[in-house]
Amino acid sequence: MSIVERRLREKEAMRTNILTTAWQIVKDEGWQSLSIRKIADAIQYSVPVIYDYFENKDAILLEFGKQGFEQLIAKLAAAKDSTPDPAEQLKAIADAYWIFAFKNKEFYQLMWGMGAPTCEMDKCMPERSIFRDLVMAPMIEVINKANGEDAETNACLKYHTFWSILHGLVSIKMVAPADDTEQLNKLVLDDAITGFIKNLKI
Amino acid sequence: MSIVERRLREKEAMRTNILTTAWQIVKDEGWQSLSIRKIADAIQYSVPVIYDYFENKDAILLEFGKQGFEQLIAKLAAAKDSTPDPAEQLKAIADAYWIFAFKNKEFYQLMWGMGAPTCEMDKCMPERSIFRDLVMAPMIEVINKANGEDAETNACLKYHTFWSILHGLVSIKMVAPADDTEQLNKLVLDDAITGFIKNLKI
DNA sequence: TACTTTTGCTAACGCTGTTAGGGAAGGTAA
DNA sequence: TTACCTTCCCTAACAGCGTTAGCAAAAGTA
Repeated sequence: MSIVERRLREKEAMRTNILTTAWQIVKDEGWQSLSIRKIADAIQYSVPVIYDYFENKDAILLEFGKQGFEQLIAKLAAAKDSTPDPAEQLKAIADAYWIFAFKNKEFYQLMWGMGAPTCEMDKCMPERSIFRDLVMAPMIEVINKANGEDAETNACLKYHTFWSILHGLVSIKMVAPADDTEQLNKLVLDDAITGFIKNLKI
Repeated sequence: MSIVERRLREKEAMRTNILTTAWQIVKDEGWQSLSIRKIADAIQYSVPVIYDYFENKDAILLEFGKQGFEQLIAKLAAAKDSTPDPAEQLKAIADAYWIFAFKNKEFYQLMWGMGAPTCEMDKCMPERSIFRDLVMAPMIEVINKANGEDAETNACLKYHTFWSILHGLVSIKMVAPADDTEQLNKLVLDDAITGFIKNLKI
């Protein structure tokens, strides 16, 4: 049955060909100008061929979204594992998030609906609990170390604040990037997060 | 010359007719499905007529953007004026921002590029200094009251944090609205902002 | 009444996502 | 080798989008 194997291999190759070609277009020209026809043109096939491998354009975007979330979560998890101290873990996660966002602008914009593409990213978002587990545990620990009581309710509030500081800072820098130096922006993140962590301990 | 007056009046009437019709479409179906043809259809004129009143579709979006920013700034300024205490001013501004965002989802999404529309909102954003002045002054006061020194550099950092908390919380709730009650979300904002203000005073 | 401006239309161009239908090629069985 | 069937991949179209050229009718002016 080596002939069906070859076929499967070719199908898989075409799929990744479509994806890498699409990715190249996005990196060169942005999400806005990614079109089925452009992909077809670049891979030197006619348009309907794309639809043999993806149900529609959204399916392609969702595929990228999935990849983006996977990579982000991997980075965050690695950052968390880089230190045993819970406060340092939170700082490390924040830094990793920041770095990911600007090293992978295209991913970030797609994942949070900031670029052009109109597509319900919910469909490729990982379980909310994954993000929760990453941040919630060290946060509870920090709070508990400070006042020795059960801190879950408080941590639930702080959890949202943590992500909003991160996402908010990134968003603002992405929308209006020009006015400050790279240096200053990193300072803002550091200040905000260390301020946040300090506040947890009170 | 009452005849040219009537003409000016009619031109103005048509312009607002286009805008209110477009706004209705947006409220009913979202930014995604606002199209020149749909507007033309609704006002019962042919498509090119729209272009006698607006240079292109972006010009219509920019008009809405301008309106949105004006309304937002008015709300924030009113909130600031509602109390003389600088710490309370910050809290009031944050609350007003929050309320505006969810009472005017369409505006907010357009202004910060969260909906579909692809259009450079920079072109209708007010001077950055307007936002700065609203928040920076009370912030410096709060910091100064606490430690009596010059606080401008510090306030510059905190300024970004303030907006990122706000924008971040709003964004996250808009992307993933369903999982918590209205009540809890307001709690998160309160906690984050009071935590932030408390941190200023240290 | 004759001329000019304004108004608003039809029809098109080039782009988008998506799909129907057919021809050619590849693989299978007699 | 011939007959058949599946798979592949194309052309051509549909319906929608923003935008514009060009023309006919209406409105205003002399």
